[in-house]
Amino acid sequence: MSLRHALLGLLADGPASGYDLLKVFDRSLAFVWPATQSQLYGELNRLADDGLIEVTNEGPRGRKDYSITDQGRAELEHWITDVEPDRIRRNDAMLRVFFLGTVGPEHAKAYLEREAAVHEALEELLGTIARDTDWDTNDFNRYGHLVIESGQRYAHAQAEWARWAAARVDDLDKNEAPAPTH
Amino acid sequence: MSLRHALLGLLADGPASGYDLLKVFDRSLAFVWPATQSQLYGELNRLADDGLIEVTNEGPRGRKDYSITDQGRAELEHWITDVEPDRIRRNDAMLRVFFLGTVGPEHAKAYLEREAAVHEALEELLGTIARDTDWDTNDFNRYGHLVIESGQRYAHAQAEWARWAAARVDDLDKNEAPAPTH
DNA sequence: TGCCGACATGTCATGAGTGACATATCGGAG
DNA sequence: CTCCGATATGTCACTCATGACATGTCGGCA
Repeated sequence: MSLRHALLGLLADGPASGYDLLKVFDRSLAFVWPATQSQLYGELNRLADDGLIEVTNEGPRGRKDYSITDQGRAELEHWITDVEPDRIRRNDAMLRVFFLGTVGPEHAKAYLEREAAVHEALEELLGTIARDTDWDTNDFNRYGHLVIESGQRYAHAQAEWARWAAARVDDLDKNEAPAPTH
Repeated sequence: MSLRHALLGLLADGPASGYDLLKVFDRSLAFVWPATQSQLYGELNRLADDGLIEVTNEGPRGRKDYSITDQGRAELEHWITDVEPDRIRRNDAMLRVFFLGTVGPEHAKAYLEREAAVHEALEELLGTIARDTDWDTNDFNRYGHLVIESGQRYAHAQAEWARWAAARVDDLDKNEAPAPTH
């Protein structure tokens, strides 16, 4: 049910159409909660049916501007303060790490070094975004800046871990077949 | 399609029944790729239909021991080395951060401090697991140890970030209504 | 004035994930 | 010998997510 609240959160800043929301979404929330266009439009209709948002203006090309209702604002605040966040973190890349023993130490090292590179690139990308954006325009941006900072720290930690883990593979390998020294 | 490969990965270590796999799953892979019992049993049947695993023994209570086939092993290795991992990270807790402006600085700080506490507890839990487990029994455990280490670093980084972010809320608040000094 | 890119909303089929429910048997403690 | 907890597998209804496809309009530039 998070997409629902993501849309409420965006509309809390002011009225917008599905098309507007989709664009904002892809540049911000999609990093932590991706959604497709079809999902977004469907959810907007459901939110309107439930009275959490309403159409306050209609423009050309069937454009509908949605505004959050009092009920919607109440639901948003309830969700933020009272609902315990879902802690589930699916991580396709980390799942593979469990099975690196099946592909041999060379492939294992290569895999981990690639992970390091990917996260170093991500850290860099987020750093660029952090520098090139004016964050002090509204609350959404001010708090969005905190999210970007979290992403940078995450990327940095993952990259460091992957470098460390790649180095550990050699140790694991040696212990498996103990050195004949002595 | 990751559950599929998660099961292949577990079976690469040796034959097991769905029931066995479910228990191992909940204590290890579920941290990065949760799955329900119904999903797991369904996927095992599909894997057998596709020839990636096969029933090699039947025991009491309808127990079926599955073994990975050569085809299954090939598919597992292909997935690890050739398939680019999905980088999608849904994060319910971080999504809320974008909208903390709507609940006011007091609630925002409380939210971030709670996040810090949750991640400190997680770091501690993972530390306990790391210490109390004998990791050097097989490849699955040896690499699983690396995953745990990653989790600890993640939890630590998140906790530090949340403490820092909670402190930043005061700054955001002050900038919004600039101090009347001078 | 004719065309094209951006605007704008929607449907549909498919698959993945969730949680409750159904069902049956084995083995050991009392 | 009886009961119960653990073993063991499965179905079902429902929701969420994905990606492709469908459809139409507005506005400005050439």
